Amino acid sequence: MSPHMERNPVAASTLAEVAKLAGVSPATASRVLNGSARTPGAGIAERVRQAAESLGYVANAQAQALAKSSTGLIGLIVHDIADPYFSAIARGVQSAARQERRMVLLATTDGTPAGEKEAAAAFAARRADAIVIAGSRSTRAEDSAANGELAAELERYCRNGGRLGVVGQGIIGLPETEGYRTLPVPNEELARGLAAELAAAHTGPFVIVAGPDGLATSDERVRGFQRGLAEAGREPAEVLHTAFSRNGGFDAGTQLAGRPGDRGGRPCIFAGNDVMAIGIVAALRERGLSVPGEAAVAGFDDIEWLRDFRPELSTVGLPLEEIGRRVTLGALSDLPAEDDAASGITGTVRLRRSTETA
Amino acid sequence: MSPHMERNPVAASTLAEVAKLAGVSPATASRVLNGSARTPGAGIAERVRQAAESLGYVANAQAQALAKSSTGLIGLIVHDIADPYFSAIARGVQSAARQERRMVLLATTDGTPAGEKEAAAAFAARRADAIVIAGSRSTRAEDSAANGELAAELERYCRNGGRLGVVGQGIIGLPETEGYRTLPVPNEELARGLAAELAAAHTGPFVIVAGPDGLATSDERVRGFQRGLAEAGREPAEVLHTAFSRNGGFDAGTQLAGRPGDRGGRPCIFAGNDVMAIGIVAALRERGLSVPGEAAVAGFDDIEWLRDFRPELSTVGLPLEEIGRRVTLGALSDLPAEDDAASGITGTVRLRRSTETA
DNA sequence: CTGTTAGCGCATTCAC
DNA sequence: GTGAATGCGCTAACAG
Repeated sequence: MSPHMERNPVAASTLAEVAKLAGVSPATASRVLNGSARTPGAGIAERVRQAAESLGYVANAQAQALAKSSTGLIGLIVHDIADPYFSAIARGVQSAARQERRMVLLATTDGTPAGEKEAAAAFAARRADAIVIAGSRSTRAEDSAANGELAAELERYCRNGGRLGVVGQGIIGLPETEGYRTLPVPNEELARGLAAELAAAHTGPFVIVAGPDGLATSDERVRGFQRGLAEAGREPAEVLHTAFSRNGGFDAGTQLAGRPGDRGGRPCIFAGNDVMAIGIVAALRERGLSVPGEAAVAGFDDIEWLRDFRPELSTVGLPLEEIGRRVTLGALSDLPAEDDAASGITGTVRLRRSTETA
Repeated sequence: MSPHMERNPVAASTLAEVAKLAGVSPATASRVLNGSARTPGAGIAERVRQAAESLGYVANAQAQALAKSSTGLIGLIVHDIADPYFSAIARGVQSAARQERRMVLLATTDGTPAGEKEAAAAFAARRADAIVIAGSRSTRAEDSAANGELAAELERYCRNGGRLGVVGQGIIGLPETEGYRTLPVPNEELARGLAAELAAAHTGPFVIVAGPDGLATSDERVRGFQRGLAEAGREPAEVLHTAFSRNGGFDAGTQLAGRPGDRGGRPCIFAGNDVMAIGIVAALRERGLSVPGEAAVAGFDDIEWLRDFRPELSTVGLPLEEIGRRVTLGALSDLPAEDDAASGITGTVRLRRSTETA
């Protein structure tokens, strides 16, 4: 320690100091202040408590963690905390963590497996009780090396007793491991259901504005939508790949607006998520095209903040906050994943104004 | 420790194990794996690194923190992480933390000082290097006790060498303390500027839809707006207090829509923040009133996700992400707050469609 | 340049 | 019921 100790001028008081002031042993002080065993002699207990109070004693969680080998930390990995999809999930995670008397450590990754691996390593180093991964997996070839490292990191983490909860798809290359569980999100099924309903009402061509090829969540939704179309006897939709964000949607919307009009009637556009759908609508509107008048647009997620957007967005509702809660509680649970399997996440197709035909 | 140790079946390998495998002392192993001094003998270093690799060694950050008395943790306190205002700030905090090679611990409080006190205590226990408080203060009488406790908690934290950064108003009852700095947000000035511009263009009566009385941020904006009105020679606006949220705005909007119309022309409504403004517009729209046709509405914050909302919202732009970055970096900084003072946060009045007069 | 020693603050065996 | 050791995993002084 430096002779100056500028960053820690007056170290917080310790259990030992409290004990001394109270005239008891550190062990006793520990028992009355934190111990689970019944509080020692009533008089003693009070003395200790008063000593702690007067010294402004704050237990050092780091030291406790070291001694107990349990940190009370939950690591959350998201692509971008400012994205409403992730912040909604984060709220659920936070809520579950609070309920289980733990704190959440936050890491953002820009969506790359390399970033996720880094975050996972940091959480492992901090000995988080559990790690929750909310972001979509990437199956891109260029990410396969990083995916491997991520899987290795997480496998080691689990082998050392760590708990892991993942939203949606499992970690690529990570085998079934003790303490590892996935919370399935029926993206494909729901997209299929959406396609079915849309196909029944729309005659025009379908277009899918998807995220980057290899982004698992996006791919699942695309696949499901195409399947729904096929089952309705429709041709496969054209797929445009762009960023899985509002701006990605905007770019795609601009591109679509610039096309020679009306080859086959009013198009029905399915966006990989709500914020992309918003971007599409904004782009079309800017080019003078109305929704749903000249194009129908549907999204996915049913982001709460978009409720007041007009036209109201047809989408698939996902209980994001609950997803966050469930994946966290599941990871922390000692039960053999029966809970998750029994009652998976369910979503709801919600047709609204943006895809109306009249 | 229980005889089973279910939660930690195979404790992660330790530095000592790595050292033994490499045939060196723990100190040497520490130096090559983490130490800042130049790496020891090239051959030795490689041996250690290989040993670490083969054992899957992951340094225990808790133990490091204990030994170094620095945790690399930054505690962030917000009202609600799913609120776009806070999630935008959180992104900035996260970005700054990453830059400074630290992790962020997240706590949400529902906006009560009691909750903030609890979160602050948890952060203090974890020996976070810095605490960042993003939520608005409450000056309500009923919160004064909790405010006092919060101030006491934070003062002790700072006295023990902790750093504290607060967005907007200072902590009530917390005296100037080493390591404590506030990032001023000119809510009042900006609201005044907004009022000035609005007063120049609107003849109708002004109404302010504010958050709960005693919510500092809301109060500042109301005060500034009223001042701007007064300076323009206008009568004070009527003030409605409601929840500082979309639903609060919706309720107020419903109430306003139900009034006997046109006493003094088209009203101009100033909402305490953007999400309230959205709620107001939604309520008015539901009642068949158009914006800006039958009422002008302005917000505050310029939330990014509302960009595509129509009518485009007049508001005051605040660089939320930068606010998060700045308050974090400031708290971590050793400089005497010159940085903050020199270049405070600046906002921008942005008049858009929702308050157009024609 | 490397090994040895001594804590960091706490929980927890064991004796008393 | 209480106190005295011991160790959690690591870093930082000190010596060699």
